[in-house]
Amino acid sequence: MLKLSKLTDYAVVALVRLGQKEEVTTSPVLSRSTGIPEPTVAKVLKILATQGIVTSQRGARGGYRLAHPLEEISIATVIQAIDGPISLTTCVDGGDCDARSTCGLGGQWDMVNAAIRNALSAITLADMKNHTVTDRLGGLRTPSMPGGPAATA
Amino acid sequence: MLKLSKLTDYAVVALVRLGQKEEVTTSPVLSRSTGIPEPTVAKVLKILATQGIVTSQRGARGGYRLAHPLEEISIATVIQAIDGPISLTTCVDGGDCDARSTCGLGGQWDMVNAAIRNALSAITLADMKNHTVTDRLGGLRTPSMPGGPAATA
DNA sequence: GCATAATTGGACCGAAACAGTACTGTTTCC
DNA sequence: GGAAACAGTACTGTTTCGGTCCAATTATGC
Repeated sequence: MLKLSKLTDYAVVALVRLGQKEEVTTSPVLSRSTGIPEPTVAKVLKILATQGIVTSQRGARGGYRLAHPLEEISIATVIQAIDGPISLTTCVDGGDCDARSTCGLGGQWDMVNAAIRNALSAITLADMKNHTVTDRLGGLRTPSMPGGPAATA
Repeated sequence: MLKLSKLTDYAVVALVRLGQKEEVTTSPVLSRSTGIPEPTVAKVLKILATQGIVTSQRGARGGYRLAHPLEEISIATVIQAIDGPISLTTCVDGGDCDARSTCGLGGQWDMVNAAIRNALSAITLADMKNHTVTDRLGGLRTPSMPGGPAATA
C-alpha cells in the first residue's frame, strides 16, 4: 500500500536520536532511548553501517556514530539504504515485463519514480527533527494537512 | 522497497487502454489487448469498479467503461484504489506506534506523505499515455533520466 | 415468458516477501 | 585474559500479494 517498511521508520528514529548525541552510542542505549526492541535496533544500525550512513566502533566502549550531520542525510538515502532502490514498478530498466510490447507506456513510470525520488531527496533528517519544514518542495503543506484524500477525480 | 504492487501497474495499463475505447469493454478483450492474464485483469477491473473509477455493466453484452476521462484520473487515485491509502508509515493518525512517547518525531512523517501524495496527484493517466510531461512538477526530469541514485548524502 | 449464454461479483487458497529473533564469531578495551 | 560490543548468518512466524475458482446477475434468442 505504498508503505515503506517498519525498519525504515525505525532507522529514521534511531538516526535522529543518534544525531542528538556527540559520543558513540551502543545499541542497548539507543534501544532504551527510542523504545525500539534491542535486536531490531541492532539490525537496523548494522544495515546503516554497511551503507556508510553511520560509522561503527567495535569492541568494548564501542558503538555507533553518525557519519554525516543530520542536515546532509535525506529521507531518500535512508529508504534506499534499508528498503533498496526506489522504483515503483518492476517494469523499469529492462525488467521482466512480459506485456511490454502491448502495454504501450514504455518507460512512463520513470517520471513517476523521479517525482517520488525528488520529493524524498528534498527532506532531510534535520527536517524530521525540527518541526519546521523548509520550502524546497513546491506546494508542500504543513505537517498537519487537511487529511482528505488527494484524489483528483 | 517502496515499490507499488503489480496490480497497480496493471490497473494503469488497463485504464489507459480503456480510455482509448468508447464502448464498453470486457475483461477478455482487455486481456488480449494488454497482454495481462485474464483473471488478473478481471480482478483489477473489479477493484476499480468498487472504487468508482470504472463503471461496470453486468450480464451479457456487459463490460467496463471509464467513469471519468483520462485527464481527470491521477496516478494517486489509482494507487489508492488498488493499494489503499498512501501513508508511508503506520505511525500516522493514531496508529499503534508503541514508541510514540520516546521517538520524538510526532507526526513528521505526514509531511513526507504529503510530498508523495502531491507528486502522485500531479500526474494523470493522460500524462502516462502521452509521452510528454506537463511541467506541473518542480524539477521533474524527462522520462529518460540519468538513472543515478538520488542520494543527497 | 423461459431457457441460455455471457459477464461481473465475491470468496478462497497458495506463494512469496518481510519483520523479528537467536546464535556464533570477531574485535577492542580494561 | 576476561568482558563488552559489533558483524554476520540462519531461522521462524506473520503478513501481504498474486492468482484461481465458484456463485450471482443480466441481456439475448426462441
